[in-house]
Amino acid sequence: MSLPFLEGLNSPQHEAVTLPRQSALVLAGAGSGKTRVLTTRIAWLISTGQASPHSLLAVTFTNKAAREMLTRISGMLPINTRGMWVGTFHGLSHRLLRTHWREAGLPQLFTILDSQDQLSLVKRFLKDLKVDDQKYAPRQVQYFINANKEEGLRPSAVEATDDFRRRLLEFYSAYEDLCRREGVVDFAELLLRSFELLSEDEILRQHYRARFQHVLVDEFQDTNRLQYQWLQLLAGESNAVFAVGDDDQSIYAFRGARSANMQQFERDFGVERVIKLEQNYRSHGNILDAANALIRQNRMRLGKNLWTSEGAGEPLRLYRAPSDTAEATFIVDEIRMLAAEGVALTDIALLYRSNAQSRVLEHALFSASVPYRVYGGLRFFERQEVKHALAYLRLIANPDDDGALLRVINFPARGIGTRTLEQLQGTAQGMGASLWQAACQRGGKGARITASGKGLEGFVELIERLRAATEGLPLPEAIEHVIEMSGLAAYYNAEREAAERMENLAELVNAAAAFVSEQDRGILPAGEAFDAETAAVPETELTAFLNHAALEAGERQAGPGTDCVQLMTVHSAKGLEFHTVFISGLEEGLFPHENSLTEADGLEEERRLMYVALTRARRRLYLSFAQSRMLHGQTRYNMASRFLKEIPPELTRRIGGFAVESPFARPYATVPAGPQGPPFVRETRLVASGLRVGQSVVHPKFGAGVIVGAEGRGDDARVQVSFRNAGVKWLALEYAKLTPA
DNA sequence: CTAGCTGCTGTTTTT
DNA sequence: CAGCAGCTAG
Repeated sequence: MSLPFLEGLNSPQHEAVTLPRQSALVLAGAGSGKTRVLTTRIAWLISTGQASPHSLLAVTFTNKAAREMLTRISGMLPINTRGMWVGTFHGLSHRLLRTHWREAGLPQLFTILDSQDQLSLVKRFLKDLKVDDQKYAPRQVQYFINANKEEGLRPSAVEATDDFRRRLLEFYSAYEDLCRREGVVDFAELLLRSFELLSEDEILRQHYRARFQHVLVDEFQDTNRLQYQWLQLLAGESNAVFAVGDDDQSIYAFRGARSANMQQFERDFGVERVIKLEQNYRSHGNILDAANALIRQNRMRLGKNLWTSEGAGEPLRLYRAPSDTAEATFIVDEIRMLAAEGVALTDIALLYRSNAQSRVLEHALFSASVPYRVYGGLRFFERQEVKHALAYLRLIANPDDDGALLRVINFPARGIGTRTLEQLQGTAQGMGASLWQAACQRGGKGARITASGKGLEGFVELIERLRAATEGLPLPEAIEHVIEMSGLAAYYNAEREAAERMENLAELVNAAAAFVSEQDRGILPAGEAFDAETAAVPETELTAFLNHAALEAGERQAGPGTDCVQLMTVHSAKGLEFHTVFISGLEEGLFPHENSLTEADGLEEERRLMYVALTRARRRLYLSFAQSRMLHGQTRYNMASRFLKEIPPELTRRIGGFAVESPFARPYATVPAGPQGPPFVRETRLVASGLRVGQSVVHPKFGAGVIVGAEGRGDDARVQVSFRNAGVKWLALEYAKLTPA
């Protein structure tokens, strides 16, 4: 049998693809054909008869990656991919829970909470409990809950080491109660709940283990503890897990990813040989050399060196700008030049560390009429008006969803204020019921005679009318009705900036139409028919759509048709490649981000992030930084990022004229970074009062440190000091008693 | 009850 | 410079 898709694989790729059924680890560098190996292996397993689509499960982290995988497989094999389980950890977990909601102890029509919804739920009950939000910030409580869930820990399993944590645990428990009462499930819960389902239900576990003979995992370095355990549970002793990953591209440790899972996987799953893919098919030599040199500074690595058979290519271009706006102008000028040379705008990416940085760049692009597209930031399903519309839909699907109710009970305004709401909440508490049930009672009794359409009564009536009017309608039409009848349309039409909001609402209808038709064609993994043997009642179309909205926040909204420059954070650039890449804002404090310096392993993660950024470029790479930058409404003066010095100067070319005291003058090796990294401090800048960046100082309380940054002048002057034992702090020069050491 | 204002705070990355 | 919570005037 000839297998055309095996042609052109290099030898480690070929080995990985055709490995006999066993657990295997593939260490795949950036641009080394990772996805190709994964999908080709699936094609190989199927076409050689070693596996049926039915016995395959492939898991990724993003919906995009899952889709990409399905597309490629269909391109190689003329099979129906429907029998395969391909999706994200969350998507697959969701599917398990949807099928086995009863066994998992969930209501049949449970809905999914995205992180925004989760946060507002947390805020809500913290307020009810009258918690001091100075001491317990909602975001921290949310983080605490998620972090524990991602370790696989329920409240009872978490140790309360002190009063503070004891309190947090109470919140965690209270939060769980609330979720149960409202029939909602957050992201982490999807995983944890499905994990518990499989671990507690022997029969189900055996069933799925018998089914999924082959489990394939993409981006293995991004798995957290719970996901690892989930895989272990699903695979059991006898099934083969084929894991692909790159420890150097682990950039999600901040949310629990453990690249150490790769080493643990080797041991736990009896991996005989680790296959390394080191040949890079993406970038020219100089770019790879730079990336290799940079990542070599990390100590915690499995070890890997990328190479290419292509030439060295152009040197990397370094640019120092006096200000963030100047940096943006420079970038735009270069883009126009590139465009004139025939580089497609779509093939140019502007990368930055944090979303806030896109503003300046957008402004410059806009002024120069260069079309661009920003990824990330506010996603489609997270927009206010869309959330409102979805909240009405959620209420139709599940009236006990208090979060949804609170969101729209008085939006558009219908005379229900804090007072009414308080009473309502009181009633609900008394009844031990949802707000909706309480509202039905109060509104239903018609206690007050109000103009129809107003007050609680009006709201209850409205929702009931909505439910009646949309019943049996095709989803897109139902949504149109909701937008009209709820008053959202009237409200936004009256607003000044209505146009965009109305467009988004119209787009929501389109999204529903697209969802329905894709589901009919079986494209969406979520919409697949359930296992015959479990014969679950399928969720309604509406619930399916709502969960789709939560699970897939609407990654892309603009039509991909137009030729435009791509703006995104480095995180969201992972997995992509471009002819030309600009990495901007390469400044100490920004990239590496100052918050990372106080975290364990923080600097190494930042460096991996930089590594990811560098390896996105195929042909041309620009690295730039600005000496001053507006941040949070203040001008800050930053030094060049230490990462710039970790790139060998012979690979680079400075453009735009540098001063003699160039921060690029010296390779990293001469200034070793300590554990907290003080930082490379070549460039000296007078701050004030004789102190300068780079100077060693002593503080009466914090001890010895080095000045790593400065901002403001005169009385406002502040310096950032990295203390040997006290971390990095900003100090006002006026007050801090700093003495030169 | 609503709307509009003020003052405060929190700012990394996101499935 | 946001976005949000809380307050005040209508």
